[in-house]
Amino acid sequence: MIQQVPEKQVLKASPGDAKDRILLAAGREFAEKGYEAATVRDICLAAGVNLAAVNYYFGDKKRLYIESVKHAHEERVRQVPEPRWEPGTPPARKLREFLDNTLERMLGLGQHPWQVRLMLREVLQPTEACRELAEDYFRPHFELLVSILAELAAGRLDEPRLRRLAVGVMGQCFVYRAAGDVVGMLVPADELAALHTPAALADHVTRLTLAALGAGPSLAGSSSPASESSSA
Amino acid sequence: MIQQVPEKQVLKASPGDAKDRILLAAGREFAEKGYEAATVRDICLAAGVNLAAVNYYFGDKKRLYIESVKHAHEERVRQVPEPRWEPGTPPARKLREFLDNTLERMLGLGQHPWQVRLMLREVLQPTEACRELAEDYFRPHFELLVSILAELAAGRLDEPRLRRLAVGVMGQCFVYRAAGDVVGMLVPADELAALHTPAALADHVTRLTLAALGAGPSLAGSSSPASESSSA
DNA sequence: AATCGATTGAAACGCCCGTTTGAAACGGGT
DNA sequence: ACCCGTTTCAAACGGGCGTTTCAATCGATT
Repeated sequence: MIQQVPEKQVLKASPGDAKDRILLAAGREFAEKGYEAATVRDICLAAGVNLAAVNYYFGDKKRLYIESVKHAHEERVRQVPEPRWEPGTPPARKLREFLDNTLERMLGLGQHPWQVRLMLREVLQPTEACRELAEDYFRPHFELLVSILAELAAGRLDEPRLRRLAVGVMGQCFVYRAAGDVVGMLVPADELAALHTPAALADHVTRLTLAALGAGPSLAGSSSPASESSSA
Repeated sequence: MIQQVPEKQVLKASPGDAKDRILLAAGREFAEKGYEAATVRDICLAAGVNLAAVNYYFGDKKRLYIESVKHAHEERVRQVPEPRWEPGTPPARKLREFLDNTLERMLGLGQHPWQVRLMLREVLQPTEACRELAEDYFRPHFELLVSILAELAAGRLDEPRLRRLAVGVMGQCFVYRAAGDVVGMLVPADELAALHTPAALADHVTRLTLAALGAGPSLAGSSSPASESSSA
């Protein structure tokens, strides 16, 4: 019953065949409608395969869901790799580029939005084995942010407080992905387009964080800056 | 078929009767499992009423869902009223108390957590008429925060930038409610209990915001404070 | 051409869902 | 005692779901 892969026949099928088409269609359906509301029939219809194919390749709906989440995650990592810096890069610049990268992942328009939406569902209520996956995905990203903040704080903040700060920084990005619809109701449309783009937000959160750490000028810049000295 | 309420019989039933028990049970089930996964049968079982009662009182499942969301919203407003201040209260104190109030609403343990979870589902993907409800609920809260920040910025930040700052502040609170499970994986348990409580978070976000606006000392406090003066 | 495993296809099986039904039980008004 | 609108009840209906079945088809190997 379960698919067995003899070594000889690997090169038979073209790369984008049935199994991949199912994973793609399933990711879209699950992301859009959620696990319960998405139906195996619709997925197979969208993938152009027979109804029995999902059972043949994945066993059942639950395993298809898990595989589609993993698939989306892997694709996204490949699309937007984590930034790397050579030693000696100023931490303020690292922070800026980290936030650019993060917000581009979360809000980037050029990419498939359903992948992020699918992962968002897992963040909101983790399910089973996807829990470990979500951790493998977010943990390195989070630790990287903590290390950047540690550089900026230069020993004046302990690890627990650095982590709390990091959660807040991620929260300021996360809210646009998770509660974007509500934000769109509270903020005029023209403001959204001008000040709440990935690039503008990365700049804003960077300056806010630097200011809060005493490593940059105050946000309220024009008339009365609180500190003239900059430690960066 | 639809229930008609003759004026004479209002005082017949005790206040916590069938209809209210259904709303309570439905709120819990919908919050926990989501609209699709929750079943009318389970709701009626939990409410201790017959299966047909939900059709009798609400018509169908969808209308029951909408009513239960409204019910949860109204209860929550009654439980945690918005803070009021007399004229002349320092804005820094207003911000602190606003965040205390907000975080208590979102994370407060003494209260029914399922109500917030139910509203969270609406924030993540608004449905139908509940959209207007979510707006009526969040808009005043958000505008209040903006006005406090405007006081703190003292004219040095324009309205669009104040709104962007306000979204970030709400995001720092929101992330704990929406992605609490993931935060719990990234932060050690003892730290969570010590530094990520509603009170500790309100203090942290307040100081961060004041520091970013140049209206308070830097977060990295001990060795080299960026500014000694405090405007509060 | 025959064979055999891998894959696809159409149809059906149970199951549980939301909803409906029609009668029974209740309870005050006359 | 009777009536009548309101509420409860057990039982069932139709439908869509995930899943299974088994025969048909394909393609490489012998």
